[in-house]
Amino acid sequence: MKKYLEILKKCALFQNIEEEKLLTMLTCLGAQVISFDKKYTILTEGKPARYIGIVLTGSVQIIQIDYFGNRSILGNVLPSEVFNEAFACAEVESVPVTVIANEPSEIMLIDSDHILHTCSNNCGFHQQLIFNLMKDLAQKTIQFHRRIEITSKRTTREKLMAYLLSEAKRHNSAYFDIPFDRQELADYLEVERSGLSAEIGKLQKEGVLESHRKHFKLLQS
Amino acid sequence: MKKYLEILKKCALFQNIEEEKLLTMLTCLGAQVISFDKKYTILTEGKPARYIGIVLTGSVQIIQIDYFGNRSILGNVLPSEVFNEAFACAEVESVPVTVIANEPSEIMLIDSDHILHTCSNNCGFHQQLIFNLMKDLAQKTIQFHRRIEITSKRTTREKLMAYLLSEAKRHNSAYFDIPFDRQELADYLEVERSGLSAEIGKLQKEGVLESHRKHFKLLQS
DNA sequence: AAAAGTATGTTGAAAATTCAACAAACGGAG
DNA sequence: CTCCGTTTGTTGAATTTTCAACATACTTTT
Repeated sequence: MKKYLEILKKCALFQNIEEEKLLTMLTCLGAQVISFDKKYTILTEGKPARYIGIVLTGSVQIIQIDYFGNRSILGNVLPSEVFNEAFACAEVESVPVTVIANEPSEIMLIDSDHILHTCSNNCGFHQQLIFNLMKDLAQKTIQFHRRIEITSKRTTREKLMAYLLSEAKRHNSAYFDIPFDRQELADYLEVERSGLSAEIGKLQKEGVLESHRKHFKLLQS
Repeated sequence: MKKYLEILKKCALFQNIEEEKLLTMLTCLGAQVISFDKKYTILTEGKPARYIGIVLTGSVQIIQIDYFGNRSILGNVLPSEVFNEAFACAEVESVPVTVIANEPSEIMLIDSDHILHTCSNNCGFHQQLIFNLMKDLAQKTIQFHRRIEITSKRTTREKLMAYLLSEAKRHNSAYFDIPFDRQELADYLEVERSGLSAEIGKLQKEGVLESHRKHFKLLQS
């Protein structure tokens, strides 16, 4: 567990918890670490939502596949970030999403029971953990608002530009890589891949941006 | 305050808090009740996110208006339900949404500072309040997932049917009222009003549903 | 009860997206 | 380096949405 300490210290769930206590706490919580190969499924839609996940290395993708097989990508989770916490905390019967490893990844899983129901009065850090979980969930809600701001646009071009501008702002640079290939970006923006490619082509011709695969550069005009 | 007790007991924030303590607690939290006329603005986009709101009577709508003036409706909040908790808990500089009264409404506002920073160790109910807030935020995240499941559909018809089916499921009846007029439903589903009206007309002709204004009935086929 | 204002339905033309199919570019394995 | 599978770009036709404009239905006000 020790080797993940640096990552875990950055995790929103463990803010304001002393480093020495962290390892004890993880044992108390029954945290386990599992490795997944690229494209392997970490959590399957329809299964009980028992575990809170933390990405230690690699990255994972949250996807939703509807009745007709259409994929929506809800997000990308990077090291030290948390996933499935909402479903685990709400104690829903089954998760409505699938989580897959984007690349070879190490994932920490914590049984939400141990956070929500056990010894919540005994251990002082449990209170801090709950507080952190609340903060994290508030942050997640805000992320969803951002995504809705993007996907509520009506045209492919507007969605793409809203996404790229928000990424540029987030990276604090007009020059950044996105975590999606074209098909994935289309499934994130809720548009057609071919139409998306065409739109990126047009914007390049118009001198609005430069792009090569996952790399983008916004040009001021 | 007493006259709102029945509503407040149903509020997710106050679960597992004894009725007698609730009134004391509200005083301690500095809760205030304000009345708003129909269409009045309760919270304005861009302002600091200081207050957590609870609808006591009436109902409010959460809306987002983009640069070009396009409105998205993010949701409808009914008595005993909470709003703005995510922005208040995340302590963002400014809220990205506007909240307006749908009808004459009484709203309880609680300064989030009093929940997040004051006396969080002294008073035992504070811990319960934080726990409830966490549960509520988890629930909110799930609500967003549902909305994305609906708006990620590509055609007006699919969005409409996904919405109506989820409403029927929620009401446990094929027979229900929606909280939106046509324009509002269009802004919730992220489609054109005229196209939405046309689609509702078609579905009626096909015998899939019956509708008059806010009333809908799904017919099995 | 009439008038005024708002909401809903309807239409056709313009614009945009979707779909299917293929070619070109890329990246990894051997 | 070459081969092979995958990703990306491109195209044109079919479908769907958007937009503007107007008629009708419904509500509220006077």
